[in-house]
Amino acid sequence: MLDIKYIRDNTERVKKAVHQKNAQIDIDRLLHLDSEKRQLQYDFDHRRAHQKKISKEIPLMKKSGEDTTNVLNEMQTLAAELKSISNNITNLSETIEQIMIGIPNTPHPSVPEGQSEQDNVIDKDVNSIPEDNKSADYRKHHIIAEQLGLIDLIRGAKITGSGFPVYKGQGAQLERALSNFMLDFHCHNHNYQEVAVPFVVNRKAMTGTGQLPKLEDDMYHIDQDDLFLIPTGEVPVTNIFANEILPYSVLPAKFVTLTPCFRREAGSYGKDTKGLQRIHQFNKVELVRFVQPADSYAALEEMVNEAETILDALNLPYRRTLLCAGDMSFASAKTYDLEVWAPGARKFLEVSSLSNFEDFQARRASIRFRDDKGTVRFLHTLNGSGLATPRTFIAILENYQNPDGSVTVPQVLRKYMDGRDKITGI
RNA sequence: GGAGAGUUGCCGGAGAGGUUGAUCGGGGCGGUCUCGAAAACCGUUGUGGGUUUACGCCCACCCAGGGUUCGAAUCCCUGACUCUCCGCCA
Repeated sequence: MLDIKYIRDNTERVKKAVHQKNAQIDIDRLLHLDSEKRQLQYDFDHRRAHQKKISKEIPLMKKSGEDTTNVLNEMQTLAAELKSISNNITNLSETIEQIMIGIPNTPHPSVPEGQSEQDNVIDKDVNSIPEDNKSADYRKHHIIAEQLGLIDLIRGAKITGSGFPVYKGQGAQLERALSNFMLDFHCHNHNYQEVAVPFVVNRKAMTGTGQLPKLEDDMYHIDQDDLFLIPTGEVPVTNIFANEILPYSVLPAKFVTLTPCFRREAGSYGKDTKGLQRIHQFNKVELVRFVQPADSYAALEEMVNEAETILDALNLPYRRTLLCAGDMSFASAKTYDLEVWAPGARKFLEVSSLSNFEDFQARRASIRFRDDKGTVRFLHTLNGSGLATPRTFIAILENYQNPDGSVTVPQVLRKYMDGRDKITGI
């Protein structure tokens, strides 16, 4: 959510941002409703002040034996008027609120302009793809996984539907090793506190982080309770502090969590359907930070590095892109993506997306803090994957595959796999 | 699932229709005292909106949303959450 005052004072900039993020919002109408509401509020406040004053005099009048019939009649009228005004205000507020929660965040000035993925800027190439890695001999992950019996897509589909994989044996072990490795890594090396959170959240939480109202169709919904399966750990973790004013001393707060993520992927049927590339349920380690406004951009760079060190530790080739305005999520002010190289698929796969939301989520979820002067302010929130497991899993299978059909286990994962150095199947 | 109790400011806890934004205690902050500290004493201590150059003034908020009333933290209805007991399941 943006500050309505900010919208009043920076109307053109907001309109531009709305346009950049491909949203359809009538800002002029919003401003009109807002001024209408303030006028009504002003009117209400004055009449209400009068009502309170007289109401206090009434008992005194009664005590001194005065006739209060006329006053009471007048007050009755006034009460009715107040009620009507306040109803109008409530209606207007609801309309305004509805428009407000549909306005996307404004991109940071350092974010490149652009409409889509094509306009993202590649700003770092790491472990650039080795020549031999480009060879056509590399097999795709689902071939490897099938041969070694690591995943079972058919049976997953039988249980639930397509896009719900079953991991088996050493595959399940590798998946769990990855999760545990990443979780431990961020806790030990980057000072995050691990949290385990609900995987089902309410509408309020979803709105707080900005998934709602825009992405309702992309989420699994439990009608009976009006609850949603989380599409990312960001939602429950960011909402941990909803409606709170945090003391200065708790910032920066840094949390890491491992959660499953549920995504309907509406509208992307037929895209990346082979294997684990695009699935409806997957595990992801998520980093979340709550920081003072002045620190948020430094924090974003730090988090990107933290996510990168996972890829470095796994010794996988990857690149970093800076998303253009049009490709960023609704709530983000600036986003970096990390993409790992998959030599079998012969393309880069997104394994992490790291964003600074500035005070956009904090406003929606009302997360504030007391600054060093004691003033209550909205804080800044950030989050990023560190990392999503399926595509990391893919990258490991494809990059670490051996001619004999086995897959070497990356050094750092071995202690999580009973010391095993090779995946050889059942 | 059944029965009951509760939700007030940073915390504890009053308050039961009329200057109550809220008694009191604790904590925090500032001060007096002290070489310093403790104790004691004095003062202060919410959030949001509107208005003002400013001091200030006005409005809203006592879990949330409705209702009754000239007037509600206080009465009524609905919902959420917490706790206790019973049942059921892990």
